Amino acid sequence: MARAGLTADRLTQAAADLADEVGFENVTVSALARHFGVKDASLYSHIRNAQDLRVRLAVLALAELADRVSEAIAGRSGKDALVAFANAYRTYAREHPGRYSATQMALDPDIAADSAAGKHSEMTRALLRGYDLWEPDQTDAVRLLHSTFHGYVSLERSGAFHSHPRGVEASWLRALDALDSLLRAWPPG
Amino acid sequence: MARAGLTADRLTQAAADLADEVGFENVTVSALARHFGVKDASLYSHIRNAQDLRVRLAVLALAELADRVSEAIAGRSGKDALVAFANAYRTYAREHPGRYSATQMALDPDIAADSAAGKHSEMTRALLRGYDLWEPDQTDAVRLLHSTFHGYVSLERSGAFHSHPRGVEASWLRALDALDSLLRAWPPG
DNA sequence: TAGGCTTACCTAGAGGTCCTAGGCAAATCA
DNA sequence: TGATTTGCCTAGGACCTCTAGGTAAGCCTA
Repeated sequence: MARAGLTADRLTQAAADLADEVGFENVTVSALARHFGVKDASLYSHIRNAQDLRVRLAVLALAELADRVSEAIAGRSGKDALVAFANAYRTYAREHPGRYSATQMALDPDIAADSAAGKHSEMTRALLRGYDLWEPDQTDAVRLLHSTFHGYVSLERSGAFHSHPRGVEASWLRALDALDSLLRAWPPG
Repeated sequence: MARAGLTADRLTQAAADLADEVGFENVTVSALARHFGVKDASLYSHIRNAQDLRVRLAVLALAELADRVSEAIAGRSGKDALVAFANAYRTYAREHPGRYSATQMALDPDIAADSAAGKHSEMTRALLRGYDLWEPDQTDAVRLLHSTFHGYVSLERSGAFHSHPRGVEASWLRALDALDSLLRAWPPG
């Protein structure tokens, strides 16, 4: 019998694609095994368990997202960078709903440290260099921006904005305007 | 054999408590049946299926959260109301993590309309009466506030803020300052 | 190129969750 | 008190997770 040539990385990649197709919560070991035409038990040579698979998926997605954002803000600053960052973030979430869900998993602190999670706040911090903010305001602003981006795409996806006719796209652009003006006039402590 | 006296409402209440204990994703029909000392199959006289149970839980949590917020902002306006709203929201999410997770489910539009989901944006809109905002800025601001609140508690819970020593509480208060000043100086379209 | 070693994938099977069909008995009502 | 409703039951199928132990494919070395 020919071998399927499984590796942890190939499984993680396939799981990511599967997540985007059927939703993160529907990524199962069985479904993944079916995709490769092997038995469920065969996967357990490559991954520890189902949770391990999901964590690998989360780490993959965090790295991909960090790359996208990093590319988007390269060579930009100020509002230009803010908009590029935010759009890259939102676009990734829309194009890869399953992968994006994965990024919201609570990871073990040491796994999170190894992953690209840290790179995200670094990049947000880099973004803020175009504004006149210093610690601890900078950290507060990083948290506020991150929260708003995540909250927006999360609520947009859950349908929370569909109850009102105002276009979600237009609201998003105005939100970015608002954040830009907030960063330029950050209230004194 | 004495009956357990199950009803859809009692099941939903118990499911909500269970969610807060073990996490929303671990609320299963089996676990709920165990809690009442009955067989799994018995629950299907009261709920259609597992998904139906989760939707009921979401509707319950949305209503509870709306009540909390509504009580918090009663008789307040401006920044006072903003802070009360935000703290009620965050406190509910921290005290009832499982219930809060439930509120983030994507609901059918008609179920969402029946539920307290609409009350949330109404309340946010009421909040904004203390500021000088008119349509469509008002809707944009409602979405921004909602996003930020949700994003903040969501990220706080996933541990995304733990990598930095700056206190999460202090950042939160500063975020509210920032939002207040943003609403008072909303950039013109 | 034949032997041995590593390892990819297998079968078998236990335990859990979801859900349906059909049955009995408790509660309620006439 | 007899009839109806309904709450909870048993039985069982489908799917998912994961372990133990086995077979054979592919690689390394002599």
